[in-house]
Amino acid sequence: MDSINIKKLAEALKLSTSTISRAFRDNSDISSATKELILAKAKELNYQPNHYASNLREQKSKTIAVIVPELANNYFSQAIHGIERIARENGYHILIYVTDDDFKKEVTFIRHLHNGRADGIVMSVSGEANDHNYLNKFGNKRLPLVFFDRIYEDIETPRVITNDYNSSFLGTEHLIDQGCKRIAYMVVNKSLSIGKTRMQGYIDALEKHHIKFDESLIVDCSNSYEENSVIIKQALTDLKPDGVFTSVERLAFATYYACYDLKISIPHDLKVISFSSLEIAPLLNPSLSTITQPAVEIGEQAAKLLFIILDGKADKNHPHEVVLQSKIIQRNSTSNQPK
Amino acid sequence: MDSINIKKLAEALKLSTSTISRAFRDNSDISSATKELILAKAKELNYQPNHYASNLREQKSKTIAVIVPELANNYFSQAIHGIERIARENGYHILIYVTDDDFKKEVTFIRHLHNGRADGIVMSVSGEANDHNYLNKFGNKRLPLVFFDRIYEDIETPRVITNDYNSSFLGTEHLIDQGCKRIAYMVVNKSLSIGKTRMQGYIDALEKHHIKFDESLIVDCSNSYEENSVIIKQALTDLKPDGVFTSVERLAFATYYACYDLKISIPHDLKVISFSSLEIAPLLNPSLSTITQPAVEIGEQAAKLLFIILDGKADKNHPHEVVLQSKIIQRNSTSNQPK
DNA sequence: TTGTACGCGTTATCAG
DNA sequence: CTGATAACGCGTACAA
Repeated sequence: MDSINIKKLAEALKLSTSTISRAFRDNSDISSATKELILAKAKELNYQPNHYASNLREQKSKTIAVIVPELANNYFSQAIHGIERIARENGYHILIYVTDDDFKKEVTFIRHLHNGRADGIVMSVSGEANDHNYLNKFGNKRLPLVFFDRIYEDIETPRVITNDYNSSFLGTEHLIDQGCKRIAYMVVNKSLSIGKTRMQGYIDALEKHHIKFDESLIVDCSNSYEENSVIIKQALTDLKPDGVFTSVERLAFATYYACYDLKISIPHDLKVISFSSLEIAPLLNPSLSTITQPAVEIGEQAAKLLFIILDGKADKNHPHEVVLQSKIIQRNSTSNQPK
Repeated sequence: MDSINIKKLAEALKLSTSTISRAFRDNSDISSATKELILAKAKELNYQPNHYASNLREQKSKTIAVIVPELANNYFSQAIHGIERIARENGYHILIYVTDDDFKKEVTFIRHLHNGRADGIVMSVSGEANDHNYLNKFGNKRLPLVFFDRIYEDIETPRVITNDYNSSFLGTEHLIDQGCKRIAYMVVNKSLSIGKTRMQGYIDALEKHHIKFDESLIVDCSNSYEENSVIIKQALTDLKPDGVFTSVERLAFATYYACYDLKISIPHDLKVISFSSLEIAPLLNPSLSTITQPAVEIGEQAAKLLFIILDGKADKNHPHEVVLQSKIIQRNSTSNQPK
């Protein structure tokens, strides 16, 4: 038998297991001499307190779960990075779950996580169109949960969002300022809370500038690359917009591809602006005007909010909302200067 | 007391805990009637076997750890996605650790993981220049480990890599075919195994075409965006290359930015090709020629390799190497047609 | 088919 | 300051 545990270490040192245990915990009384002795021997024998035993004992896992709709999106990668950093600073580890925008997976993940595997959850949701009530079924056993970016408005839990309404209002206004009259709005799922908020900013900006809102200019896209390609080409051909506002970066890319194919010139024939955290937006052809969310910071804030709950400094049902500011960055895709 | 456990569920059903336990395991004998009864009640009371208790008992965590140098890189995001998918199919969860290319963090993560928290590790390494022997210090207690992409050649463990030598040979040859005579090679860390392999392909391609290898054309970059900007501008100005081969996409972006600033026209004055898994490479200005690795598949293969070990179908020290093929995709950044 | 009892590796409590 | 002991929640021999 080659595995090491507290008992064997105790035997090796002629000490009790309690003493060993104490050497690894900061709070307990122990002479610094024996402590060093123990830690030295532990290192030699490659001993570490077993995580599962400790956590069974302490009823906590020092782990937080992160659930995101997708990974192939700069925004979520950056957000996860932020979460990871804060988690590590707090001695926590992170489990990653990708729903691929599948609500059923989300429910499965969340349910599963309630077996003690994680102490809390940071999530960007995938199923606004569905019944979120599953989150309330856990009663007061529900794990601490923090939403970021994509949230369920009807679930009371802390959240980190950006000023989406205002951003899309300003983004739309920017297109109008650049001379656009027919602005299409591309969205993946109208019913997503984030889709709705962003859309409202678009609608209100149109109204302010006395442009009649035309529902047909709302283009509802899917999650499939191929489908979107078809949908967008169709929309550009049929609707003949002179401006496009896309609610996620993926749709801006699809619009670019469509324009290449259809020989539509950006920004001459069509101006494009998008929500996007893409760091290389300036390198696109043409460079893409963006509304950029502070993705890393959003992740950090979400993690911090979760730790406030985990540290018992706030009730987990107490709604707490952090609103961060996005930046609108004008680039060539919305320029009205001849190039 | 509101928490549910096996004992309370047993009481509620007037059954023993072992019977409950059996209902949740496929192998044990139990009448399907009682099993259904138990599962129904469990659902009602929101009971799930505690993960930590189970795993303490069974001495395994059903968790694999994924260690990557960075997250803000399409390649790693995609690879993680692949790993996640395979893990989920096998009923495993994944823990994510980001080293930020810091070798010390890598060592800390690996050490820590040997406390039972994970059953295996999938890693792309961060410290080729350092002493990797720490991986051998665990003796036969070392966790099953699979490298992907960035590996330590001196550590015997399964690995998934791409045909880097050949790819960079072909990439370099492509630049030569397009008329380049002075090809700079940009690398983040010369000593990284992956950097060395890729560099050798570059060198051999030059030789084949009777171009003298000039060491000063090897540009050693850093991980800092600002530093790279300076280094690359300097290199472009001093060395006046007519072609650039970058070993990671980040450096291609930096080169693009530098060229914008220096008014160097790509591809007219300078042709650029890069290793990159960026899906929107065609959208860049100009579209970027790439050597694209099958990132998702690499992740999947790495995970599969790990599961082969975890399932006991292979000895963990048995070296097993999977080599996947990258694709070289020519776009405008290496075009020699007048645009 | 079901129940009893022990142990997985820790840590908190209490006694010394 | 250190040691003995019980308990965390579960799964499996073994017994019934």
